[in-house]
Amino acid sequence: MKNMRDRILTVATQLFESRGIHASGVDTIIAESGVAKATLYKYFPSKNQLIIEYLRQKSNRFYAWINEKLADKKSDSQEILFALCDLYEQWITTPEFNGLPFHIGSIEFPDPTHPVHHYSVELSNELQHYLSGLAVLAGIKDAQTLGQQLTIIFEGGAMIERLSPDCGAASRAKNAAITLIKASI
Amino acid sequence: MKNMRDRILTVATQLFESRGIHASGVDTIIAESGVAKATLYKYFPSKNQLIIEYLRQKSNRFYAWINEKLADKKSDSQEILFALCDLYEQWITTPEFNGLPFHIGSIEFPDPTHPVHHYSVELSNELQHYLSGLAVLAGIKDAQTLGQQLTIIFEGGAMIERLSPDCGAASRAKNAAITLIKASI
DNA sequence: TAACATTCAGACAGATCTGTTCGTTTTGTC
DNA sequence: GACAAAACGAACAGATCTGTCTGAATGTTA
Repeated sequence: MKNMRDRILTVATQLFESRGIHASGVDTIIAESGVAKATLYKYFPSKNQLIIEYLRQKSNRFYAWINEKLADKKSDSQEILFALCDLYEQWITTPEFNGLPFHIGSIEFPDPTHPVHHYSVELSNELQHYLSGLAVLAGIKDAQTLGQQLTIIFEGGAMIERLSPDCGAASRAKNAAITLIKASI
Repeated sequence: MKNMRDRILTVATQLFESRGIHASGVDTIIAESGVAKATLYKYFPSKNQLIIEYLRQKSNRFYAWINEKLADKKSDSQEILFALCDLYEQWITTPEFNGLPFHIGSIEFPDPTHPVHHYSVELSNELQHYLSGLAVLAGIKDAQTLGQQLTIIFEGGAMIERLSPDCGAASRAKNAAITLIKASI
């Protein structure tokens, strides 16, 4: 069969998010994906690299999805921020949503010098820069502040929506974000 | 020596927060606290119970601290919410702050039926009820909504402040909370 | 069919994990 | 000083962890 790498990464993603990273052993990953251990270590030189690829793929897919959805709104002013809030709510209420991957990475590997932790922090900063960039596009005066505040709300909302699904966190986070955007115009 | 239980719990707390829960083995905990393994298992029948005690103690200390600080403001109206925001900022910028324990518990044990995950969710709900209760005291109309929104901001801010210390998340989270409180009066 | 690369199953190393058990030694109290 | 409770060190069980290696089976291409 082909696409061994993709198959391994897909299975690893499911296991990492349903059982946790430390709790998902390499033996379990190869058993679930029907792949020999040597094959896994051919495509991913270590489990750390596999984890980092998991984080990277999830991040890439998020930005691909949201950039596509926002493509036609790039020129409008504040419109883009309100569209963002709607997309955010969609994103975290999707049944496939299992929390923010870089939250898992940073908490399961708390040592700041660990490559998984380091990359997780990078991804959180990237989200913040992305949101700040949208705030700049929208003509917000203090775009850095609003960008970070949106990050705080989005990450917090994602956390709580995962802890207690369908408790209203997604919609209330969206509304909080809208309130903040309006207040900073 | 005395207070074996406290000593074990203190060491476990430090290890859980600096290395993670799964990465902190029982052998490491007893070695760092200078205690025999049988002694640990006398006071904590399992590692799960030790983890739950860690979560409980951290939570108790937080509410003890914040209730004491808010004691004299319990009768005022919105004043109590603004005082809360200040205390929140203090709490997460303290050098001893290492993220919210129930975030660690819920992410390292993603299975909802696992006792550690279950108790972590309980603690997050407890925070939400506590904040909603303060909103009720402050005479907020939709206190449930504001309570959950403050929870979202506080948890998100705590997460980001831990990921990137001194990046301004604490103060911006506080300001976002203040904006939301004023908007819901 | 011949040649080549890939993947396979499984053993192996060496370390670690939670939890139990067992004599021995320390500690606190009268 | 005697006695009981507590804590000690250390071994043990049985499972799991990451990563390496080997020879056999499979797949692809000419």
